[in-house]
Amino acid sequence: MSGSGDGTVGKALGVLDQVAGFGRPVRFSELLEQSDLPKATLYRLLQTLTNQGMVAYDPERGVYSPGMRLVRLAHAAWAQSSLAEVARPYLDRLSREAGETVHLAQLDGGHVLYVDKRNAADPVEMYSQSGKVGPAYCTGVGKAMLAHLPADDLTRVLKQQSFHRFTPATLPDEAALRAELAEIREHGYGFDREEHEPGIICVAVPILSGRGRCLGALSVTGTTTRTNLAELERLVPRIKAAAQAIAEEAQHWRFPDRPVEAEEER
Amino acid sequence: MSGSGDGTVGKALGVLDQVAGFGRPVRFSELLEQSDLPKATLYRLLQTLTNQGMVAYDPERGVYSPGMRLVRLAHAAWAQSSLAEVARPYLDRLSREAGETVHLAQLDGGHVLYVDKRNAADPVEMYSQSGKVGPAYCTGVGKAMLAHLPADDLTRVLKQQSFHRFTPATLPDEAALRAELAEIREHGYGFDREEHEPGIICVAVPILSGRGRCLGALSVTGTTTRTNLAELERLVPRIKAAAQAIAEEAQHWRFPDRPVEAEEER
DNA sequence: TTTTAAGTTCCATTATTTGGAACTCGGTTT
DNA sequence: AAACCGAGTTCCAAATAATGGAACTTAAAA
Repeated sequence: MSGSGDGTVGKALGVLDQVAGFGRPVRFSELLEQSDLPKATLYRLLQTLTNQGMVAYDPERGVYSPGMRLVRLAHAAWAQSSLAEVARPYLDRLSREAGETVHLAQLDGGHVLYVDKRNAADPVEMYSQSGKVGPAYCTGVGKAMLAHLPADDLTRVLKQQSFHRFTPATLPDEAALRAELAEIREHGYGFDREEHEPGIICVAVPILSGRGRCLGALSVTGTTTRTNLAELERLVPRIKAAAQAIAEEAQHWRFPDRPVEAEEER
Repeated sequence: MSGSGDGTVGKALGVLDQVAGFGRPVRFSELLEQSDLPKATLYRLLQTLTNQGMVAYDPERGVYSPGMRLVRLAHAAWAQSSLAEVARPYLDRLSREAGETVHLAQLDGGHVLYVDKRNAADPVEMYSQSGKVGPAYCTGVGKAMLAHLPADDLTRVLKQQSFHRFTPATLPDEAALRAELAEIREHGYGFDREEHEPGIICVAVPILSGRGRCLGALSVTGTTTRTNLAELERLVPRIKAAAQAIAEEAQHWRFPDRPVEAEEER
């Protein structure tokens, strides 16, 4: 499990993940039976998290849920650490040009985290759309990012992949994935050939910093009924251009120098 | 400071706040001089947070920023713990009926956290944005929520208010605020009379659970050029109805029973 | 080359976390 | 009524992890 091994803080964050993972308010006892922490320990961790605002406790029902402090913190994360802010105009343009759904993703642990999205039609809801996670080993953006990870990071991350076979096309194991990654590295882009969802294909390009570090990935997604791989491939130069522009700008978007906070408040 | 006193976890989360608070990628030394933690301690906490994905470290520039794991967690928080999911249709309707900006907020620590928002047809630039925090003592939603807090919680929260005077109308101190809160409690709704931003007024209503616990608040906001308090007040019955409906539904929206996770992944 | 600042590691001391067990509190059964 | 039960909460001595002063390593500046 991810959150074990960094002492108390790691354990606490593990509990936080657990609470968030339930997808609904959860009882102490439910957490307890799913956890290997002893009762008292789990209890105290939850107390700490609660009065830190990282989880919310509903005394009327006796249930825990992820706390609002997370939303505040994530706002900061989204606004600055993610590429979202920088990438926004490029996503807009790319989705207009391509007429298809565009994703911006980054790695979070071993998983793909969708940071922003342009739906062909409807507009974005910040925390309902972005913030979602998906598997890395069977999505276009996931593979594009894995392909450009340093060898030792990659090995670590591959350990976390489940290789669940969503579709017949899903890559079945680490060996197959490594082969595909080599190919992606060579071409500078990769496909999702209905590996995650039947009928859904995409082409993805990594966003690489000047020194070759992988910052994220861009993809254009379509359905097999409406398009095909060859057609998506034709978009690669545009996507690459966008990726490079984003990387470039992210590089220069250092320190806006004034800490922004126009308004006093705390 | 908020995050001191819950042992190591509290300290770690304090550091996290600090990193997020900078609003830009930040150097170790910057954090160090602003913190009262010793160098080694701060260093280790950052390491822990980093390999937990709560902060991201950019080795190329040697800076820390809030991590993507927060976005993932916040997604969960927003989707379940907040009232946002339940309230969405009511916000939609309210904003359509009122033709003005509508806010949904909850308390986060001593501050107002804007959880969702509907812009007026003709949006006015203002401070709020979902995910953002604002002061509690001088906003409509803030005061509505404070008014319905248990006495001891209120006392604790009032300690955290800065009473910075944003405008001439800002309530200057705890006494004035307490008086106003009593009034809000009596009427069941309250105003923001340009107390936070000049020209911006609003009427706000608390969202109260069956047992009277305050879950959040709703507000309708306008500008002095376009509307006035009396006109906003006329909306109170509708807002109250929405608030009550939301509270009701939040109550019944227990356990969707199937943990949702349609897709295997972890 | 020397100096200085930033970041990183070490390790004995110290303080915190740990977790088994005992306790409390509603509610249910005998 | 008394006994029982399960969920949640508290206790405290033992075990463990956090602490922080100081020394070390780079990398850049003088």
